Amino acid sequence: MAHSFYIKLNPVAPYDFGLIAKIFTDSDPQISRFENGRFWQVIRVNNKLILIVVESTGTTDKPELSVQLKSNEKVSDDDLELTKKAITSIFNLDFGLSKFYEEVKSDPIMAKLVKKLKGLNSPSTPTVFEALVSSIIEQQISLKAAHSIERRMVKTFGDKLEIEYKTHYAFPTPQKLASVTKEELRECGLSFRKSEYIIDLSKQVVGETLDLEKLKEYEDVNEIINELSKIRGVGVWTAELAILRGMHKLEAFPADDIGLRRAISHFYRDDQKISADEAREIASKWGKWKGLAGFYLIVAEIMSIELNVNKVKT
DNA sequence: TACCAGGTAAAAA
DNA sequence: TTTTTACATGGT
Repeated sequence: MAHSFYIKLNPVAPYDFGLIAKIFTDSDPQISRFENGRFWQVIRVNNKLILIVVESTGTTDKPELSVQLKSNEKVSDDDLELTKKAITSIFNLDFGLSKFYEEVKSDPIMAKLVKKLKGLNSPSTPTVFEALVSSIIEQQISLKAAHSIERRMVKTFGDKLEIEYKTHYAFPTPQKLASVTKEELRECGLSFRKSEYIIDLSKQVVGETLDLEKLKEYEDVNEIINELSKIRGVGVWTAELAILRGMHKLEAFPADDIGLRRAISHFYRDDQKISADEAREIASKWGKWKGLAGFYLIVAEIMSIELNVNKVKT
C-alpha cells in the first residue's frame, strides 16, 4: 500500500515549469519523464525511495508547483522537509532569473533570446555524484549514444521502486557502483576505461576519501575544477559539466564543449565554427552566469528558435 | 562503410 | 616533454 502526500512549492518568478520540463520529454518513462504536463522521477531521501510527480498550477509570473509524493515506506516530517529541499534544488526554484536577465541586457542577441525563453531555468541532478557519472558517460560520444548507455546502467544497477503497478528506477548509489565489476558495466555499453573511472570514483565516495557535496561550498569555481580533476577520468570538461549540472554554479563555462560551441556559433557567427577562445570572448558579455547563458543557447537551438537579430561581425 | 559525436589517460615518440 | 592512440554506441 503506497503512502501519498501533496505539497505546493513557489518558485521565484519568472519561472516556466513547462519549458524546463521539456528537456526531459524524451527520457525513459521508468527513469524520468515529462508527459501531459507532469514530470516524474524517483529521488532518494534519507535512504528512502520517493516518487515525485510535479505539475505547474501557476503561471510564469505567478509560478506554483503542485507535487505528489508516493512511497512504499513511511514518510516522516523530516523526510518531507528534505524532499521539498531536493525538489527545490533539482528545479532551481530559488534562483530568481531576473538578475540574470538584467546582466545580459547589454548583449542584443542574448537579450532577445531571454525574452523568448522567459522563465527557463537550469535543472540539476539530485547529487554531484550523479552529475559526475553522467558527464563521464557523455565524454566523447554523442548525447544520444550516452543517454542510451546511461539508461541501461540505471535500469541494471539503480534501485527499483514498484508503485501502483509501475516500475521506476532511481540513479544507482555510489555503494552499488563501487561493488560492480568493469565487465558488468561494459555490458551496459560503457568502455572498460569509463567503467574503471566510475568504479574508482564510487569507491572513493563510499570510502569517504572524497566528499563531492562539500565541494559545493567552495567560492571559487576554478578551485572546484582543480579538485575534481584529481579524480581519474575527470578532466576540465567533465568537471565543468558536473559543476553546472550538479552544483548550480552557473558561472562555469565549458568552452571546450563542442555542443555549446555549435550553439554559440549558430546565434553569433552564422554557424561558422569557433574556437574555445572565441567562445570565451563572446561569453565574456554574460558576466556571472555564462553557463546559464550557454544553456539558453543550447535549448534555443534544440527548439529551433530563430532571433532575426543582426549578427555581430568579427 | 566510414566517420563523427558535448574527452581522457596511457602509450609511443 | 610532446604527440598519438584506443575507446564505447548511435546517427548519417
